[in-house]
Amino acid sequence: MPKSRAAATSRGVRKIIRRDPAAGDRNGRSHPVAPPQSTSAEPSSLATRAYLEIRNKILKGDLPIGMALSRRQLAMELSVSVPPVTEALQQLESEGLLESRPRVGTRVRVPSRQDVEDRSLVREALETQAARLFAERAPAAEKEDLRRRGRELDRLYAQCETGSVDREFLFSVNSFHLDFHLRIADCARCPALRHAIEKEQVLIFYWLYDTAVERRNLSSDYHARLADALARGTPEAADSAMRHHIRHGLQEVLAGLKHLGKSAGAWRLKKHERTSDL
Amino acid sequence: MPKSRAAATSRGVRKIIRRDPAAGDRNGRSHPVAPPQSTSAEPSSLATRAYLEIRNKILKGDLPIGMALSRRQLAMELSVSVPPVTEALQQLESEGLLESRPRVGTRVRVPSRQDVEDRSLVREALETQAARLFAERAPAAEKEDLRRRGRELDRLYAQCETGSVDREFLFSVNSFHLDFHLRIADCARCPALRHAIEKEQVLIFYWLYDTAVERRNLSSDYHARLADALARGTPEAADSAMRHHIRHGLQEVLAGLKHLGKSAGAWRLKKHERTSDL
DNA sequence: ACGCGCTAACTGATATATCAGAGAATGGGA
DNA sequence: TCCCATTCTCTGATATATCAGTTAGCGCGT
Repeated sequence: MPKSRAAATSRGVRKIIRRDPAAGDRNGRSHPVAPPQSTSAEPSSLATRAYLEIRNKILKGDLPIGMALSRRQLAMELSVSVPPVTEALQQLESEGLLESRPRVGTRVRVPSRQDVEDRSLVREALETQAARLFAERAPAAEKEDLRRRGRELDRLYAQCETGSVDREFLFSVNSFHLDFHLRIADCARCPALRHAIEKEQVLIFYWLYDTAVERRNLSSDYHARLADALARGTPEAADSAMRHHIRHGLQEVLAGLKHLGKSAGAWRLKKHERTSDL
Repeated sequence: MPKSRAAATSRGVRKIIRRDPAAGDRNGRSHPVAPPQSTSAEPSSLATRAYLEIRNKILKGDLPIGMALSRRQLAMELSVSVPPVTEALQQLESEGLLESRPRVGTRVRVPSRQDVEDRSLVREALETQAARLFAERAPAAEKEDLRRRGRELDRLYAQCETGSVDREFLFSVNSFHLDFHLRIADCARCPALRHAIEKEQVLIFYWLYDTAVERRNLSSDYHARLADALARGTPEAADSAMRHHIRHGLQEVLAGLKHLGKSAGAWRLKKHERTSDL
């Protein structure tokens, strides 16, 4: 197992292990470093895997909002080395899920009110454009499909309010919600727009919905009406409907965010609360 | 010089050079790698410097459109090691200026017609939002300042058409153009939106303007009229004016892109490259 | 007792070394 | 002459080691 070496990160045993250059180095290959990797999914580099795993942990709430992260610790947990973790954290930071200070550390981003309002405006920009294109380009079948998804989504939210607050179920509803909005961008036939919506800013809102906003008082046809407007209206009408939808969502997030305490200090963890669970 | 080892990447001379740990290594410091660096700007890590330098090379046209890049070569030219260059290239790729394939290489992105259209739609989304916020939030003094900048910009473009096609001058005009648009986002008081406009997609257009579009047949008040609409109109009017402005710019870029020959092969020297249209 | 400065440990940042795959050049065979 | 396989050298990807800075913890002086 290659991990046996990586596990020995203790400082005292800094002995320099070097192969003798004159040893039986005929045609090299004395590094049995990474033979396993039977995942065999071709687009999954180690960095990509690390990125997805860490992102899921954040979205699921396993890593709470002010949580400090360590590249080395994450590398050990994910059974990879530091560089892939570094790349993953950089990407997550560029997406706004993490924040870091040069020589201090990296932690799950604690958003300020200004952050949330700004990002909502970016989301408004991107999703109103998607709404325009959807109204303009999507064929009738896809429009009808979106309306069906909207009704299904409202049904799921209503189910959430009846009391079954299962954590896993909430996560799945949230994923369905995210899919609903991404579906609009998909049908807009603009991959760059879809990518921007998924990656840059909007992800945070669905994360905040799940993390900060607890109760939702949505009308029973909240998303169905949006879908109707997108499916039947002009591009301008779709833009307007999406704009109102997002501004309403912003108010909800801001209201839920007030409850978030000021427990956001601590870039580095105290000596005792190390090796926390995750 | 530690670079002497990096230069000798030949396979036969795989001699392992190791410092003797017991040698006169009192208090270490045998790495005279990057001592100069008199820039002294504190937020400039090596990766950031590399990012800025490479980006400028691309924007200035020093690295033409299909140009293949090598991490090691860039590291040598910039007098840094490979990891900072890697980080810089990843960021530039995420911004769309570069493209890479897993084990083949990295090169300056050659945009397809579909790419350009998609990105223009993203740009439209972000900048129309900035226009709305500008009309809504910017104080009168800033609005007047923008109108002045618009007139100045038109003057510079007119000067470009008189024949003085100095490369450096074109670059400066382009920078002024970029500043003009970023100024709108600044006055919109939304840092996230400003950041998105600067980083994600829009940069490419100003790059294409300089690289692909040679002649500009702009009316003499092209940007002045845009500034007037933003300064005096309602948010909706500002949105509309910006939308038309950007769509016109897209047509220009597409027209200029047609002249770009199929000289965009060769990751290293390859033949099967799609670039089906444009 | 309280505040200030010192020490140690942990962090990210950077450098270096090694690995594995992809492509082009080249040489041999049909 | 042309095609195919071998080889060689390039690339990015990953791993490991070392550097430099920040901060928490703690002792000492006032």
